[in-house]
Amino acid sequence: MSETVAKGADAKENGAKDSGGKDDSSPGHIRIKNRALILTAAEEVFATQGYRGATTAAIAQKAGLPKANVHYYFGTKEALYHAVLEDILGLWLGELDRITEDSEPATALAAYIRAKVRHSRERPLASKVYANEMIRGARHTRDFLKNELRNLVKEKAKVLEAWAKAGRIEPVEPIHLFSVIWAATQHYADFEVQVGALVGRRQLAAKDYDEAAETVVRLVLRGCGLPYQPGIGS
Amino acid sequence: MSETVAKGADAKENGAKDSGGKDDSSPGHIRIKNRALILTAAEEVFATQGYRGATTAAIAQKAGLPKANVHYYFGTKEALYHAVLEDILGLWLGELDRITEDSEPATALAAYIRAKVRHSRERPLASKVYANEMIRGARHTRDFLKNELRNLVKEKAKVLEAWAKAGRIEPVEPIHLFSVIWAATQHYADFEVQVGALVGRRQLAAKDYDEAAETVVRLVLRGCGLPYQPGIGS
DNA sequence: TCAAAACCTGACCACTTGGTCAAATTTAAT
DNA sequence: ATTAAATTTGACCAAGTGGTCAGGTTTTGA
Repeated sequence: MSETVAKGADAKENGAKDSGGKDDSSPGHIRIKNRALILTAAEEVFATQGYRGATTAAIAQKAGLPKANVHYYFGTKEALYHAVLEDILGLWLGELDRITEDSEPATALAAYIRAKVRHSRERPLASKVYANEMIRGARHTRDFLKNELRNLVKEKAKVLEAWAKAGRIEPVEPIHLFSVIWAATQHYADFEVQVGALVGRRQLAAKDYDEAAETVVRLVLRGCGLPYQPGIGS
Repeated sequence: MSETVAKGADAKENGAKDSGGKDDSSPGHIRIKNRALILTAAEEVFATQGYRGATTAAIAQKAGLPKANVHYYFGTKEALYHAVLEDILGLWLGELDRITEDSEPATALAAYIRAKVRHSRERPLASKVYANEMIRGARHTRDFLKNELRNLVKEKAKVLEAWAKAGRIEPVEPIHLFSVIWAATQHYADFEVQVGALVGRRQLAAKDYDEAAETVVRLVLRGCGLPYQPGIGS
């Protein structure tokens, strides 16, 4: 935000997730590698310690770099947090593509739910950072919620209404349907320890996620007046 | 935990919620009043700032007391956090009483869900503190999860199985059914701002909570193979 | 009335935290 | 080879942070 931030922390974008594999010589490869290292470490520390509990020192240590290096690339802790969130918001919107007017309601909804559960299993830290951000009032995410997310939901609401008008599902309140789906699926990331305690395992097993997905798919399909059969949409 | 904690912070229990109304003269009324003040303030600060982000100074200010006073009554920040959680865990277990073998499945489940939604509306801060605690790994709540909560769920699982055996509902995975119910209902407290952004209101209205409850009740009842009609269990 | 117990609180402290910076080292491009 | 740009990092700092404590005031019970 101020001009004191990161001497050269712009341009070139980072791409973040994949480390490509090849170029260890192209210009900017150091920046890309280190930013990715820091972002990964930051996601974990923010997820498990909360925003305020995450220290730049802890992030630096987890990334295997000196603290000053973290500030070199991201300037402030807040900017780093922002970058982590940015990464996560991308994931958020992706999977909704399956819900289109001409797809089969039951399989589209089931596939979406399964994708969300898989996501909870594979990237629980991302889900936790996001949950934390919401709980604390979405101070860094207001715009995303009011624009991107809201518009996307409005769009998908139209799909649900079209389905309903065509008699392909019973009418449902779209916002609440999505809320329930998100809540239920993300629960298996955010409340992992609670579910773990209930099933009597420290870590959830593949079986648990499968059963979770089945249960959610069943409730949602039936809730929309659709027939449910195990495994649909997988 | 250590012996340095709160010089006289034991005995007499606090009762917390109600301020009775009458006795401004009975012994210990100061302790009761101030502990309640601090607990309320602490719940809000822990909910909105997270554990680490909550400062004893902020809690003291919100309670209208000097910081040293907070330490006088609760010793350490951790002990205070513990006390706040204790208060909240009580709420957690209460409402499940409705689920008994000889109650009517549809109305019992519906009433439970409605109670949870009401709870999300009336005490969102409690829900947020709890969610935060889960996300961060339930370090202060492990025992509760593995004992009280797990046993209660096991008990209620038997009820669901009995219902199923008697043909009163379709068989369901109890842990996942409860997980979905909890996730969906608490979502309206924890992710309040997200739902708010989607419905286009800063604060959720009565209508929103009602629709939310209807939606969840509908999905859950149908998911259990039960007929749903608006307003059931309210 | 009076002493013991409970309560109050400003001042203080050791430690942590995010952030800075200047001096080095490495990389990139000519 | 040379030099400008990018990167690295130990040392440092000001602003908090949780927690303590001594010396006070108020409540309580006999």
